[in-house]
Amino acid sequence: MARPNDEVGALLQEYADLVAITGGDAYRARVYEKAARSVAGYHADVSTLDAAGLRRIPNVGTSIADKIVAYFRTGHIDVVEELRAKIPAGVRELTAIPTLGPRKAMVLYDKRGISSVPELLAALDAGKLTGLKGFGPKTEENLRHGIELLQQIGSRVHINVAMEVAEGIVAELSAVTGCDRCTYAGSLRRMRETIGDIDILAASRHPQRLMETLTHLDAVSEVIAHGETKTSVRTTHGMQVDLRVVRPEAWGAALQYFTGSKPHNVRTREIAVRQKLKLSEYGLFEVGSGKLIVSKSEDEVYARLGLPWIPPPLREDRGEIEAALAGELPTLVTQRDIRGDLHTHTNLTDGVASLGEMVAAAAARGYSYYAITDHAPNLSMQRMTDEKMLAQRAEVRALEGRYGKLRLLHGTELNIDPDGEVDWGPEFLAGFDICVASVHSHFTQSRDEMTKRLLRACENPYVNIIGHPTGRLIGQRPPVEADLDAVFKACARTGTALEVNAFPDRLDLNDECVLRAKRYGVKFAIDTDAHAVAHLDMLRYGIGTAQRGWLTRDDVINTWPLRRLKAFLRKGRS
DNA sequence: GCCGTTTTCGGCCCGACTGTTTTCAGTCG
Repeated sequence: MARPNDEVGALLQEYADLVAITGGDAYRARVYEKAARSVAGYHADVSTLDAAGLRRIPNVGTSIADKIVAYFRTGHIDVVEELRAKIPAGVRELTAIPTLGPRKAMVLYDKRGISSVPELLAALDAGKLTGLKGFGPKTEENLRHGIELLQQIGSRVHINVAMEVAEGIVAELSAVTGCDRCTYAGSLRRMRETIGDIDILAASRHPQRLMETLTHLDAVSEVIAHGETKTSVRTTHGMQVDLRVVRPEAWGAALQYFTGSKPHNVRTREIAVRQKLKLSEYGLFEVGSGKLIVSKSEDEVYARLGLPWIPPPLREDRGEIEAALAGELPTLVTQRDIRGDLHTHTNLTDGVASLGEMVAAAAARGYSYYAITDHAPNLSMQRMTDEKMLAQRAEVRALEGRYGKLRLLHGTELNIDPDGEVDWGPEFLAGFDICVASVHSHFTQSRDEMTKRLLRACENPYVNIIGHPTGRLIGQRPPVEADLDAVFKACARTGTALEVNAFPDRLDLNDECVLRAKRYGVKFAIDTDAHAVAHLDMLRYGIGTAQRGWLTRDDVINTWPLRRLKAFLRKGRS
């Protein structure tokens, strides 16, 4: 079952879509959309709030608050049911097709009775769309193509996949003569966990050269749009890449605009409007005279709006504008703050590099400390034994001091069994410097069982970090069902850190849970869970997720000096 | 339907590109 906030958020979003499809007031649709996001991102459980409490959520007024109250009382919202009865679910699904929005979806349903993707495909094949207003030959072709893409690709890719493509393109474009600056923007710059398309921004007085270079790259399979300042292509991986070229003096305004998010930009533009200014990708202008005020750097643009520069991972309209206005933006944790990795493997279990190779790589990264945490015996396929573990500890101790200031911690990644027990008893556990504990099986326990299981692990005085706490694999396995708020509370109380696992297909906890857990006073460990030397570089994605969760250096135990870290790892034991 | 440095009504972000139009609507970001 989804968290009540997500449930209500999804319902409000559905209502917004249905209002848009039925040609309802566009502003009303927009308000429901905003409310959907506010509710989903709100820290408190909305099912526990009364109407007055609900109205304190931004963009929720009397009408929406009453609807939410009714939803929890009756299990449904009347107006949503009414529109659902009028518009089949398939019509809303049609709008997932690129170039097909709510208006056209409604025309298809109204005039041709089409209410699903297969029906649309059949209608196209049968030529049933000819003569329909707004549906010329080119539109038909676009629809076919859109359906194909939708079926082929699904939608988004893991952030590391997009990052590699983007960094490659940025490097190619940066080398073009006349290219002043070039960088990626959009959701990639905001470090979202998955990426739909890649936004590249460049500054140049010769945009055509850059456009031409992009369209002729080997990795480009199709040119979607090709204009004066904007070109969109699709790569051979199926990713869409949008390139915008602006004049160098507009760099700051353009970067701010193309970084988004859209809701964040709506907020900054509203602030501009209130000051009789107009903000666009070309700059910040005076409304009356049209005079350009600033545009060179993001810093300038935010400053003129009365705001400090806001780090991209915060730009989601999740309270960053309010925090910025109040001078309360967090100083986000950065990769430079990280003093060591606390969850890594070697070829003693399922890693591919030796202890010596991993430790040398850690030293090369300039870490102050580094934990080796191979799997414990209950993950039986890894064939761990007490003897092997103790032998590894001796090897670790022997390496100590070999790499200058690098201190080594000998640890393990325990399995949290279905009852919440772990591999060893207190005597053996006491010999480790650090213990990560993770769920590796029985992912589909009931919510109650899973909650108890995780709580019991937190209560174990030797468990320091809950590894990849929800067990999700992005696009493959859903997060476990558990009362996460109860887990967060227990972590804060017992001095158990939650992991922000940096592996791009995990990113677990995710940004929203990190933000929620932080409110309980939980501490975090940003770890790579590296199984190979190259995996140590995945840290950047964990950092991005932590930043999106508003974490500061103080929230993250592996930014702390070793002394402070060791005190935390004792977990109140004498 | 929400909200208030425009405060209980009247606003609500802005621009590029496409396709089907013959002056603009729809979609997207």
